[in-house]
Amino acid sequence: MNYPSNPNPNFTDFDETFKFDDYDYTFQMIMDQISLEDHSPTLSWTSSERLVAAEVTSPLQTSLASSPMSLEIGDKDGIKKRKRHKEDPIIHVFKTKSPDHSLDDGYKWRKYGKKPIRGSPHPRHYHKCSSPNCVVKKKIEKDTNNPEYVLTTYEGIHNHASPSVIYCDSDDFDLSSVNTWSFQTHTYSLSHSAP
DNA sequence: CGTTTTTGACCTGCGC
DNA sequence: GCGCAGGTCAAAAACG
Repeated sequence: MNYPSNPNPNFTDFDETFKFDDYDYTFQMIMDQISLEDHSPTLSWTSSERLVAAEVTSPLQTSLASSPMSLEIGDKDGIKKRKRHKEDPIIHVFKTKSPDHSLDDGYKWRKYGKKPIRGSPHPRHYHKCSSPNCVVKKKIEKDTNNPEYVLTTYEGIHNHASPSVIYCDSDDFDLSSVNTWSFQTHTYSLSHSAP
């Protein structure tokens, strides 16, 4: 997989499929969706789940993320689309090349479990946000196809600011408005491909 | 000594 | 109903 060295990479840099949680993530498909539909970053994949696409850059060579505006349900030939429901968990996936195998996201996490995953030599680690009344969870596991990379799955939205956030250009994660946010030494950016 | 991690047990959903 | 896999709980241990 070729990761963009450009500090503000574009989706066009991706043409890659990888497997995670039994879902195929196809970045070329993201491209298709974005160019065909009013710039809203949507991602479809080959199972009855949903996810989104966005992108991340950081000094740690973080290179991928996701976040939903609308959902693609079903297989490639029978895709149904619906708006994201309020109660749907928001899921972000980051693929990170990091020396300590964790994505430093500025939040404080408490580990609550570890499980071996079928078909993967690497266990999955479960974490909850340490902030009181915040129910955000994250899962961390190594990419089976590329063990030097780590896949971090976030579920939910924090009900509080990151202890380390120093800048964010919007209060929510509406991808039509959020483009970058920063904390500590990291800058994260979501980029949309041009129509 | 308070907080976090570890780890086996338990729970739940799904396919057969 | 049963077994499996993934997710969570919670007591004990480790850590700072």
